[in-house]
Amino acid sequence: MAYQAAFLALADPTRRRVFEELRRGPRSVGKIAARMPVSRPAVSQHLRVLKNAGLVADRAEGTRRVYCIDPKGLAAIRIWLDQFWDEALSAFQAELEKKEAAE
Amino acid sequence: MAYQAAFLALADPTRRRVFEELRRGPRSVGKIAARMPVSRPAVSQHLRVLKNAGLVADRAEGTRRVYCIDPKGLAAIRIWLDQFWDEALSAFQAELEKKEAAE
DNA sequence: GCTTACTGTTAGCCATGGCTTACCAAGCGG
DNA sequence: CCGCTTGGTAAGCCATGGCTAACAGTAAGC
Repeated sequence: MAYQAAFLALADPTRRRVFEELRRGPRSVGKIAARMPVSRPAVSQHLRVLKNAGLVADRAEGTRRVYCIDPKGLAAIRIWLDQFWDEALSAFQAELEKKEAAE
Repeated sequence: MAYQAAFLALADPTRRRVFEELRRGPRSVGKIAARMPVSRPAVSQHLRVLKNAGLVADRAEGTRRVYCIDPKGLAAIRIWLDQFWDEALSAFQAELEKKEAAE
């Protein structure tokens, strides 16, 4: 059920960009916001959504908070995806043949 | 770049339910809408978004249109996901140790 | 202690988008 | 032909959510 929040979180382009920024390594909120076209509070809100979705984790470091990618959320999407992958591939081939046979 | 549309399409619960309905096999629009709490035009709009995202494909069958899952969109997400998977796993372990060391 | 740096939170504005209702187009059967 | 079925489309309504600006809180340095 967790993929619900993960998909919702990654749907927004800005929020996904925040997430992808963390791919280059753990960063503080300010560092991330400096590379983004939106304000720092906006980044903070995005990080909260990402955290609730299990996509990022945070760690206090003095007055700064360092965020990093949490595999938990990614795993949820991956599991959901695998449910479709194999059977979708084979079923799609069958459909292609039906479609071409109808032309 | 295609995962953009795929994530956006799968973020909506109703639309994802439409998509998951197709997991049980190809169906017509009416068949899908009958199992959903929303109207048929709504389902039609959802299918259009899913189609633009490369998540479903359609085939004309008389006056009916039969939709099925298209692996193309799923593949886009999978590729994006794999970019993060391995490195996120190892990087997260390192972060966990840092976090525990700080406590 | 006081200032400074860094971050989370709130209120409010505004654009996006999902839903319904109504309408229109296209095959099929009598 | 004509009515019935099936499905895509347009207009409009309304809720959701992303953004900014202003505020509050906490830790570090002097």
